[in-house]
Amino acid sequence: MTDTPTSAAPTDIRGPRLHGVYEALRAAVLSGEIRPGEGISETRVAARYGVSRTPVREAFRRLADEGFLRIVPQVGTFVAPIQLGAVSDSQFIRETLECRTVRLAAERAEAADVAALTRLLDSHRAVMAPDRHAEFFALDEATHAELARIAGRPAVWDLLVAVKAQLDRVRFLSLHSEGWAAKIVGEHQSIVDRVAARDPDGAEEAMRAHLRTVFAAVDEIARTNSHFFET
Amino acid sequence: MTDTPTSAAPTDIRGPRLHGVYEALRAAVLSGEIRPGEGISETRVAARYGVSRTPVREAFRRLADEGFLRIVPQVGTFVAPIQLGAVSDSQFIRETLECRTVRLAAERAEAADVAALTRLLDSHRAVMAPDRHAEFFALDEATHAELARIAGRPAVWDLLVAVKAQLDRVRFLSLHSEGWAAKIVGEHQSIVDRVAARDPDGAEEAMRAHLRTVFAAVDEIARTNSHFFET
DNA sequence: TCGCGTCAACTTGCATACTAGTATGCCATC
DNA sequence: GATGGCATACTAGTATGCAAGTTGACGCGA
Repeated sequence: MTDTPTSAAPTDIRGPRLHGVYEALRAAVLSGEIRPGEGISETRVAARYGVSRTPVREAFRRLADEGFLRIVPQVGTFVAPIQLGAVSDSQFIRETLECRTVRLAAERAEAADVAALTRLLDSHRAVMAPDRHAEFFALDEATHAELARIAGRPAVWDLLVAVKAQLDRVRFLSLHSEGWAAKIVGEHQSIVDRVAARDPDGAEEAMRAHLRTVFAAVDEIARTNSHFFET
Repeated sequence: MTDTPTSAAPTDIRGPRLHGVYEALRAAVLSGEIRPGEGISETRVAARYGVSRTPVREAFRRLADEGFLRIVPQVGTFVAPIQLGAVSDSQFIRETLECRTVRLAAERAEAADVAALTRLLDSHRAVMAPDRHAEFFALDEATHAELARIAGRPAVWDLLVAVKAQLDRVRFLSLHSEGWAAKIVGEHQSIVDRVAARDPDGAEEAMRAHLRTVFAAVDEIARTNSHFFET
């Protein structure tokens, strides 16, 4: 009680109830199952998941901090509208940080790192079918995470995961067209090629082009779903 | 912008009990009043502030999410050690984002913006006395926030406020030497000069030099207080 | 003296009861 | 019929009691 907290236990091994409710709600908001503006209530959610209000409250608070919910005291809790300003800021922050980390990755990559990236690309190509969308998404993320790891800055990707949240809400509004997967994988290939060639300038440029592709898609989806948004 | 220099939470108009406990604990941890490794308990804190465990719990959870506390179920809650890795990552993220925003600021600054920066510098010079440390600190933050605003990316500073948290804990471990304030203001002056001259390259270089000064001080404090840290 | 088992005193996680404030719909009144 | 006021049914904020788990000290036995 008085001295060091024994060991470096991860911060987040709380009870399974809280975790379950949090994950379920986060997925529901992210996937659009619960739509922006819709009201939810601690009592109803607690009843639905068969738990008490306490873990639900903590999940609500956390989701509110992440920008997914908006808690209005004595009134209710609502799914936050997607804020276009936040989307733009997310894009700016992501581009700034990932262009820098991919430069570092290109400078520091060793043979094993390039091999790992190549493996990820192969796996990515294997799940390009439309019915494996979730796997494709996960491998997309994994590739970016691996680049951050190679750069020696894995925490940067951890931060980006949080920052990207509003971006991902937009993504889920619409699945992408037929050639989308191939385009993404092709751009990833370009990035990996430049990293493998120890070419920081080229790697940064490839990353920037890749992100601009992603951002353009986000903007297009935003335009066609403006009712979910808030300036 | 006249709001508290900390806490970038968007919509957070919760009850005063939670807010009060949260602010008090955050200040206590940041200032080192409660030291890393020290154990606190919901019950004791609740009794001390005359509230029930519920608002204390929520404050604890929030502080744990920010990296200030470490909650170990069924064991206790402890002030998290300052993680050197997190400090390094904070520095990397801060340098990357602020160098980019200051470039933008230099490209976009108008006369009124330069005037605002100059006013901040004047105020800053007025509080260089050692007994006005808190005001000096606040104006330091305000200057960086203003640069982000001029760049059109105020949200970037909001993010940095959260990211910087671990850095600020280090800062509070030790007040700085006599010439410190003058050095900081001088470096701010250089940045503002380059922004006023619409010189993005010069502004970025001045910002980089400034941050390196700050980071070197952090590293030095870290070395002389290693018992509070964790690799 | 050292080792081990037991237990008491703590901790947080969860459930539930109560408080206070707000939105809403019904009803009486004009 | 339109309108204003009030009762009611919600909401989140808070307090508190109970459960499950860990820690560490104490005492017993070898």
